Amino acid sequence: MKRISLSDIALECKVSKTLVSMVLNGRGDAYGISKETQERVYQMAEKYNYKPNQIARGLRLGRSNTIGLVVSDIANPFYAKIARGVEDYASKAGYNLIICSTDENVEKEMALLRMLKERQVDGLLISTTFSSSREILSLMKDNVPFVLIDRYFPHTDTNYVVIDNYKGGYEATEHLIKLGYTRIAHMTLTPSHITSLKERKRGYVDALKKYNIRINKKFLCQIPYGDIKRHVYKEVRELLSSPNNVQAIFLANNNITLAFLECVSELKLRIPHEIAAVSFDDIELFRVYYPQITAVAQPIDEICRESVRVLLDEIKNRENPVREKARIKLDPNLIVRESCGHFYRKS
Amino acid sequence: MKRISLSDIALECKVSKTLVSMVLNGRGDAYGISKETQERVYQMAEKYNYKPNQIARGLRLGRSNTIGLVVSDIANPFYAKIARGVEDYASKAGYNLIICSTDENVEKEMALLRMLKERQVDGLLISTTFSSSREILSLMKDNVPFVLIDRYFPHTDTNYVVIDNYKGGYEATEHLIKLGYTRIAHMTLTPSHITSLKERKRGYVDALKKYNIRINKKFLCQIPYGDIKRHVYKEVRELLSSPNNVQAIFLANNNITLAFLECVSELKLRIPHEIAAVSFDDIELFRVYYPQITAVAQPIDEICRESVRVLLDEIKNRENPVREKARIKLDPNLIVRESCGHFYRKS
DNA sequence: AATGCAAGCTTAATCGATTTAACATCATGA
DNA sequence: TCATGATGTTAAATCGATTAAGCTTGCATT
Repeated sequence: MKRISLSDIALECKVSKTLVSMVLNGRGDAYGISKETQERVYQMAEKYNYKPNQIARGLRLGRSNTIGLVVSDIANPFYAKIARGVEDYASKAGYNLIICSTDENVEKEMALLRMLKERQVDGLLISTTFSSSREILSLMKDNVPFVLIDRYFPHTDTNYVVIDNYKGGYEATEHLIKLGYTRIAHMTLTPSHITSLKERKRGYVDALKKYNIRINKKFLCQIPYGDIKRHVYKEVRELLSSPNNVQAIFLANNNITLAFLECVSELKLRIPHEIAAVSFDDIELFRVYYPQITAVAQPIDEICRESVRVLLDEIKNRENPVREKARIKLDPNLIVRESCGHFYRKS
Repeated sequence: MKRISLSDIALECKVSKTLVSMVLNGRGDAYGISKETQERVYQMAEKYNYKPNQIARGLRLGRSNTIGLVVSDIANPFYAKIARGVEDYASKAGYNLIICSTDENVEKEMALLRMLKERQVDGLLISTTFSSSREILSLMKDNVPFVLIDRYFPHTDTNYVVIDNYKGGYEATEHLIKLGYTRIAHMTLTPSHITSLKERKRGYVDALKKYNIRINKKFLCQIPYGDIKRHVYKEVRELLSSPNNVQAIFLANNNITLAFLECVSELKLRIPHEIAAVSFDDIELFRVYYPQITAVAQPIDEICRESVRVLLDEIKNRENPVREKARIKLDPNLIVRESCGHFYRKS
C-alpha cells in the first residue's frame, strides 16, 4: 500500500539511491553506470511501478513545474478558453496549471497570490483586478516571474500580453457610425478601473469624437459586476425610452452581452431593427444566435501562446533580472455579422 | 532576493527552527512558549515577510493540499462551471485545483493521471473517458482517493457523483412525445462508450418503446468528437430530407446542440415549426436564444458540492479503506421553454 | 613496485518544513 | 536534601529526491 520511493528501489537492487536517481533520470550512461546495473534498476522500477515524488524533487530543485493562472472567473467562457490554451502550451513544456478565480475581488486576489507563492509556483499568468500596480510590484520584490494578461498597467515595467482594447472599442463604434447610427450607447462594467474595459470605453468615446458625435452621458452605462442582469434590464429600458431613443449599443464584454440578449429576448426587441449591437469578445453563442452578433474577437490562441512563451522565458532567465520586459499588444478582430444591420435615417 | 525560510527566522530570533515552526502554526501556547518569544517570532516573520514553503511542508506531511480535476475539455461551458464550483468548495477546505483536459483521449488521460499521482495530489475528481473500469481500478491499487463525476461504471465499486442520465433522456423524449411528436431523432457523440451519453440514449429508446413508437435506426445519429460541426450538418440535412422527415430531435449535450443551432441558423430552419429540439445540459445560450431552448439541466452546484465533500471525506479516512463507497445519483431537471412548441398533426 | 587513471559506485549534504524525544532550569513539597 | 514537576527550549530524524565529492577496484604504465 505504501508508495514506492527511490530508496526502496535502491534497497531492492542493492545499490545506492544516487545510482537509481542517475539511471532513472536517463543519465546512467553519462555517469558511467554499467549496462547490467541500469537494466536491473529499470526492471525494478517497472516491477514496483515506481513513480518519482515530484514534491520531493521540486523541493530539492527549487521548482514546482507549476504555474498559476489567476482570472476573475474560470466559468466565463473567455477565461475558460484562455485556461484551455494555456493548459495546452504549458503542458507541452512540462508545466501544470493551478487555476484561481478572483471574482473581481482585490482581497481575494491578494490571498490567492500569496497562496500561489507559498505553493512555490514557478510563474504566474495574471488577469489582475487590481486598480494600481502597487500590489503587482510586490510580486517583483518576491522575484516571482509573472506575465499580465488581458489587463495591464501601461506605465509599469512588467511583462504583459494584452490586446489593443482601445482599437477594438474604436473599431466597434466606428462600425456602427459608418452604418449610419448616431445615437450609440456603451454598456460596461464597474469596477471601472479594469484597464481593458477602460480602454474599450476610451475607444468608444474617441470614435464618437472623431465623427463629431456629441457624447451623451446618459448613453454610458456602468453595470456593477455581481448584479449584471438586473442592471442591464434597467439600463436597456431607459436607453430605449423616448427622450433617449438609442439606436445602437456597444457592449463591453460577453457577460454584459449575455445579459443584454436575455433582456432583448424578454422585451421582444428586434435586433438590429429596434437596437443594433456590437459586442466585445466572440463566443460561440454569437455565431449561433439569430441574428448573428457582430463582435470584436480576441486572438485567444495567440494570447495563450505568447503569454506562456514569455513566462517560460522569464522563468528560464530568472537569474538575470535586468532584461527587457516583453510588452506584447495583439490586434483584436472585428467580425461583422448581422446584428448591426444598416440604419435608415427616419426622414 | 533569496526567499526567507524558517531557519532564517530562527537564526534572526536566536531560537530553534522547532520553536518558530510551533509558534507560526499557532501552537505556541499549546507548547508553552513564552508570550515574549512568540511575539518576537511573529514580529520577525512579519518583518521579513516570511511565507512557509508549502512544498517542503507537503513533503514532510505527506500531502499536497491539491486535488486534480480531470475532464474532457475545460473550455466546454459545462466543465468550466464544474471547475468553478469545485474550485470554490475545495478552496474553502484549503485545497487547490490542478485542472487537466483529456480531449476524450484515453492515452492522454492515462498520462495525466500518472502525472497527477507523481505530483502527489491528495485526491482526484475524474470525468473519465475510459471505456472500462480497468484503468480506474489501477488508481485504487495506488491508493489515491478519487471520485468519478459525470461518468461512472455502475458495476464497479468506486465513489461517484453523477446524475440520472437515463431519467434525463427519458424525460426529454417523453416531453416531445407528449407534445404530439412521433418522428423523433437523437443525436449523440462517439466514442459511444461514454456512460452518460449511453444512458441518455437508453432513456430515449425506452421512452419511445413505452409509447409504442417504432425505433428508426436512421433517427439515431452518432457524431464523432473532434469533427462535430461538419457531421451535424450532414445528419440534419438527411434527417429533414423527404423519406425521413424528422419532426423533433433530442440532442445529447451542449456541444452537439451548439453545432445544431449553428446549422439551423445557416439553413434558416425555424424552431420548433420545422424541427423541435430538446437539449441535454443547460447553458446560458439556451435562455438567450430565440426561441429559448428547452433543456435538461444538471444540478451543477450540487454535483460540485457533493463530489468535493465525498472526496475530502475519502482523503480524511484514507487509512480506513474498507468503507462503503459513496454512490450518489442526482436528478436532472427538465426546463421547459419554447423550442418544442406543440406538434399539430398534418391532417 | 609504485603511480596514474578510468570505470563503477557510494557517502553525505541539501532543499525547508514538522515532530519526537530530550534537555536544562527553577520552584515545590516531602 | 533530594525527588518531582512544570516551564521553556532544542537536537536530530524525517519526508524523497538530487548532486558534489570521494572511494574502491583493477589495469596499464613507468
